[in-house]
Amino acid sequence: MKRMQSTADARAGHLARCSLLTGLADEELRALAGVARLREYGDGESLFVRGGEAEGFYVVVSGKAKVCRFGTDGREQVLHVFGPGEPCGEVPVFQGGKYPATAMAVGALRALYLPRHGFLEVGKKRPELLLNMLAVLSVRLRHFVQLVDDLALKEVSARLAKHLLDLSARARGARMVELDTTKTMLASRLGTIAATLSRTLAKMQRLGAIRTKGKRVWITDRDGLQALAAGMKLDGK
Amino acid sequence: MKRMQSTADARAGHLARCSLLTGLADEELRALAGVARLREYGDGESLFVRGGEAEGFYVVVSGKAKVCRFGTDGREQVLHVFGPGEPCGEVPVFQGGKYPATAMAVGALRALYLPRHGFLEVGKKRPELLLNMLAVLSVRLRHFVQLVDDLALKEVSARLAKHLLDLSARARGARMVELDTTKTMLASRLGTIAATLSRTLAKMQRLGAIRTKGKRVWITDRDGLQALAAGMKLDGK
DNA sequence: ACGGCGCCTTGACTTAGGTCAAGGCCGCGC
DNA sequence: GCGCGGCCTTGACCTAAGTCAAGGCGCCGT
Repeated sequence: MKRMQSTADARAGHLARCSLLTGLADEELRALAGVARLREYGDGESLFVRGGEAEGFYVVVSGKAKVCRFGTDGREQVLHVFGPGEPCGEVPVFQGGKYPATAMAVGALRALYLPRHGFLEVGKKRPELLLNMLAVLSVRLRHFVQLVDDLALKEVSARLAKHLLDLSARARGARMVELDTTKTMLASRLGTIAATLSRTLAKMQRLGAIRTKGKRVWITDRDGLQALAAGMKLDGK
Repeated sequence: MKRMQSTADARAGHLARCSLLTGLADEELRALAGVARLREYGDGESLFVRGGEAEGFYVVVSGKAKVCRFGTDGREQVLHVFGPGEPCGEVPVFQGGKYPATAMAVGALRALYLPRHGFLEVGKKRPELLLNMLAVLSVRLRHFVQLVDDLALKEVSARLAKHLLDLSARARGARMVELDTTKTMLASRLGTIAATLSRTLAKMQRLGAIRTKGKRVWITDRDGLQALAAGMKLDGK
């Protein structure tokens, strides 16, 4: 990790682009920017590790960060992937204690580090900031409810189908989507491993629901995918 | 569900016992109590259902509430069990929209319903309240990280062992613990089903780690349980 | 005391999905 | 161009855990 030179103005600019901080006056933004620190990470470097003492949280400026846990056998479960503008590692800010999971850079990453104290100071003066943060945590909770639901009650094919539809929706319904990460990592996001993911993609292709070429996936039967996402088995119920 | 007669004073009393609201002045407590409504539920009745529009959240007064999701096949995954003093269903308050899961009474239950608007009013005046809520959500998030970790990376025996140790720890390290729910429900809390839970308990007993009789479990080999919780297999690695 | 109903236990069977290992593909540096 | 390393794919195999179904055990009410 590299501590970067950066002006307070540049930092305030980054913060202004972050939905967490909408509604703040320039003055407060400047105050936060004053205590924030810009940091740079290379691929695979960790921002923080599970169990580490937390004195603040991060806001991604550019690149991507994944947050994950590891099993005793080394298997990995990705909990989140955060992009620019998203905060990360905020849990211990409000509850004290340690980071519950590990965060790592996926490719090159720049992030602002916000010390807890500075944030809470501003928060006490401006409840809007706290409400924004509550909204962020609420989204996070929804996300986890979904994840738990998927892991406990759905099979891999359903999770994958949903993920593909999701990617497509985010690309305004495009018929072709591009996997945004390596397949190995996508697998651990979906709570499985690369081999299984590969087989599932192959089966979907045999079924005629998709066509794949490298990281590209063409959705050839949207309804079929939707049925899979809803729980239909790959061999037709 | 029954709408109960209750005095504002009684409601304020219930609220005062709730850690979410510590640090509030009498005046604000009274304000919240003024808009709160006491409700009663019988076993299995739902406080809210997944997808329902949310206009507020609940605080358990007495009894227990479980929050869960259901798979297409009817299988159930319990996300939380809340007891007296704990808030429940707060996610949509800060982010709008619908309840992400369903909440049901486990046995007889009394709960206070707090309309979102009243809560936010007080929150804007008293940021402490929002900070308390942030702490609550943070605990919730930690809990989910743990749950996801367990479901994705641990086996049933590890989850069960951990749960037993947890019960024991909560009873100040007691050697004998009493399962606080039906085994069927414990199973779905642990992300499995009654049959598997039963078999796993039997195996642990054969191993000599525990002894069971009905809802009671004696921990006869704490280290063994700890090893299981840490990932050791039931047949000794 | 007895019948009935929930819940729990157990057995036999099935299956999703993980493990291991052997290639194949592709991009990159030399 | 060639070789090397990462990733992906595929096959053969194994195992944890779910399904289905048949009792057993308690507990509760009449």
